[in-house]
Amino acid sequence: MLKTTIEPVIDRILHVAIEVFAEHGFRDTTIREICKRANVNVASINYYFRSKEALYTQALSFAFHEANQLYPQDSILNKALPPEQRLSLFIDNFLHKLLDNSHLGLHSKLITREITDPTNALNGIIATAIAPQIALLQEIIQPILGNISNTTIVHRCLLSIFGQCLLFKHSRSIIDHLYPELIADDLAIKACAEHIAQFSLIALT
Amino acid sequence: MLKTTIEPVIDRILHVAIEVFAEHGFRDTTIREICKRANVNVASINYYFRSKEALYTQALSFAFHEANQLYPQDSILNKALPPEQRLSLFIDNFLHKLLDNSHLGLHSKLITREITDPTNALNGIIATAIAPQIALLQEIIQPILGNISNTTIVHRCLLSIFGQCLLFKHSRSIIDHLYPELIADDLAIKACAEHIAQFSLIALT
DNA sequence: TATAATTTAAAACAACTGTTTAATACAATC
DNA sequence: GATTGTATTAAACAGTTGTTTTAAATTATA
Repeated sequence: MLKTTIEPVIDRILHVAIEVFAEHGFRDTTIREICKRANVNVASINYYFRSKEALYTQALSFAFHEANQLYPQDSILNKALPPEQRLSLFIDNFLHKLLDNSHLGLHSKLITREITDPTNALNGIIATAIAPQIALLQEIIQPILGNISNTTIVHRCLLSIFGQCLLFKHSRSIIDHLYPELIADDLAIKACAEHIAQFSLIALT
Repeated sequence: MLKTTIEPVIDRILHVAIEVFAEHGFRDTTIREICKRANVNVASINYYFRSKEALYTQALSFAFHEANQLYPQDSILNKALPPEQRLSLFIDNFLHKLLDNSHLGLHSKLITREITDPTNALNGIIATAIAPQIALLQEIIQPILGNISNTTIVHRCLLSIFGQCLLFKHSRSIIDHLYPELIADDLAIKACAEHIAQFSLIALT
């Protein structure tokens, strides 16, 4: 039979799975839809992956692996830079990751779904993907806050920044509806990141 | 047959529907689950409401009606108050609405689901429930911003505030996991609202 | 090439979905 | 009390779901 690509079957299934799971969520995704798009038989899912749930978990880690490669955070990790600049870089990187329109955008959509409507995979996601990002931002804003000891305040400030960024993902349907021009292109997104950085920086100091 | 309440059947179905739709979302909710909890026959849904979708739409507006009664915004609407105070009141009211643990909490869960995973009902929701709230907040922060003419900046500031609030709802799974004490009780929520108000107020002026 | 292991395929399975039917029970009206 | 309209029920319907089976095709190994 004619295959559209020479990509190995397992990889093809994983890529398609990310796509479909991101579009419809775990529960509303049918393995038949995945198989149709991947051009494989329904039985392949249970043959190569144990079950639909196992495929989902593997698709998640696969997506993470891809995202980390395509959106490196090298400059952000550079402790020699002033924290204000690192904050700007972090927000810009984070926002672009969230609003990516390419295949990578599916990755963040996948996580967002997992956050708002958790499955058994959530704990793993928090440990491997979310907690490290929070820790990184905390490391950045700590010196800006003047190394205060009250961790609760630090946490609230962390969430203030993450909240401003994540809104664009979680409430995208509303923004697309009411203010579509705000995230129309790369430049607009960059301006939003700039705004969040300034907004937060003023409040933090 | 013994009925647990004297509540009319239609109201009973609507209340249960809000509950179940909030828990599982529209697509993952089965009418059999609703009927079991409401103690009615499966056919009742299609008898009283035209379809599952019609029930969902009606459940949404029913929930809104309830929420508006239980969380009045009278003081916030008072234009005689200084905008800074109105901002604090708005955020406190909004956050408590979002994090309500009682039956009302289901109402916001229902909207949150609709936002992150829209159905055909979304446009109606935006028009009747979301847009008015955004307009109200805009009216409040406009004088704080000094009546600037650049609407894009105003919009970004609006989203900065909404983002900080909505994170507690959208990413509750993570907060419950990492910082459960932040929203442990009413007092903690009030402190969070206070933080968001202060954080935003500093940045706006 | 013969044999074994792996991969693909179509079909069936059993459970569940929203919806409809057709019969019964109930209530109100005359 | 008979008749009408409403309410409730159990059962069936047609479609979809994740998963399994059984057999055929392909590939690797000897």
